[in-house]
Amino acid sequence: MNASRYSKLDVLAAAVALLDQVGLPDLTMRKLATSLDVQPSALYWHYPSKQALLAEVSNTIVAFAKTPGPTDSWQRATSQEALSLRDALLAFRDGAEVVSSTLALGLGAELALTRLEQAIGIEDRPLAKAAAESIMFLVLGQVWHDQQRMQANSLGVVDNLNLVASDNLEIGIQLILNGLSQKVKNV
Amino acid sequence: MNASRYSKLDVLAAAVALLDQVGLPDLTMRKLATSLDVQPSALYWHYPSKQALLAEVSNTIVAFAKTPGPTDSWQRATSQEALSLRDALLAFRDGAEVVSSTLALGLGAELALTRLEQAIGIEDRPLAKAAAESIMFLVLGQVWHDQQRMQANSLGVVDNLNLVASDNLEIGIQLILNGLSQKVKNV
DNA sequence: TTCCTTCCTGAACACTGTTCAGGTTAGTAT
DNA sequence: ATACTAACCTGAACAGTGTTCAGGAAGGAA
Repeated sequence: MNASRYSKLDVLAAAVALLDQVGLPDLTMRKLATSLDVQPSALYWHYPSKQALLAEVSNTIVAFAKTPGPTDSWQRATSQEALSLRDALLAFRDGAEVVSSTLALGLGAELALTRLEQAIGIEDRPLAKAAAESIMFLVLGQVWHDQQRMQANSLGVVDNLNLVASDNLEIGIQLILNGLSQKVKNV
Repeated sequence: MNASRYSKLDVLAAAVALLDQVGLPDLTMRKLATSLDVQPSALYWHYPSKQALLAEVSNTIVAFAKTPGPTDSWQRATSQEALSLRDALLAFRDGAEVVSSTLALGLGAELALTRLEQAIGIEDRPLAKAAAESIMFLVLGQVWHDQQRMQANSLGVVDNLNLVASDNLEIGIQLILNGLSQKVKNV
């Protein structure tokens, strides 16, 4: 489809596009190469490994989260930050799994953590960090669960009910924020 | 090492043992077959796929969590249930990742969820379910993170500090429980 | 002895990520 | 215009993966 040569960013963009088309399990180096009309080995000039590429895909997804506007309380700010992260994950096929795995490897996605941590306006910073981590895991787990369920449904594996499970995320966030507020008062 | 034939449970036990020796990325059907002195195809008489096998490994891990004794409050009971799940995950190499992936696929590990849900002694059952799910994701995420960091460290990838990050789990659990208690009072 | 269930062999299929020696293209400096 | 150099790619291979399938051997029951 293209006769010119590619840059690192071109490969990244192609990877993101292919992810949306085929999903993470079918995002192979060979298919990515084919989509660029290039030999698989060519990709290894741009990235040292598939994991390194996925780490940048993960960063792309996280960076997609829009920064919320000003709010009247840090609780609302944190909540909106978390929901904005959720929207970013949902905007990409298998987004939660991509970000989860690279976060587990310690390769990226720290942007999301720091944004959550900074939104939490309490003086006990270690506590804020622990809470940010908790919210992060909560969002990732819930969206991962949802996205996997979406794929299972689209493949014909039937799922009778509980379609509104996504509300559970907002409940969980609220619980943590309530717990935080209470802890701050009691000190 | 053995001249006799194997049952489904033998294969499962061998898989759990091999997981502890080599970790999840190196837990291949061929290595598992070799550890039983058997051809890889023999495994497919016992299990239809590797994922089906891993689902039972996941169930084994979750079932390893010891049930806590009686406590004076449902908050303590829930907290101990969560920490007992954490201990079970930590008792197996890559335990959190195994359970996470099979839970995402909806194949198993529901035992852990129901135990958490039942420990939460409030009348609003949907809220209890949402809280149980949140705690589940929290435990899985935190332990996954820890175990990946352990492996990275053992492989020589240096990690300067933050070794006491595991306390963050207990903090997160406390936040959710506090949030729950507060919500129940306000209704 | 016949029969049937249980468990396994051996070989293959269609993939996967990754490496490497060598080639082509483009831009820059002389 | 020529020489050089960096950027980018080819083609082929390596070692490994999950999975399938026709057929064979072991053990108990009729």
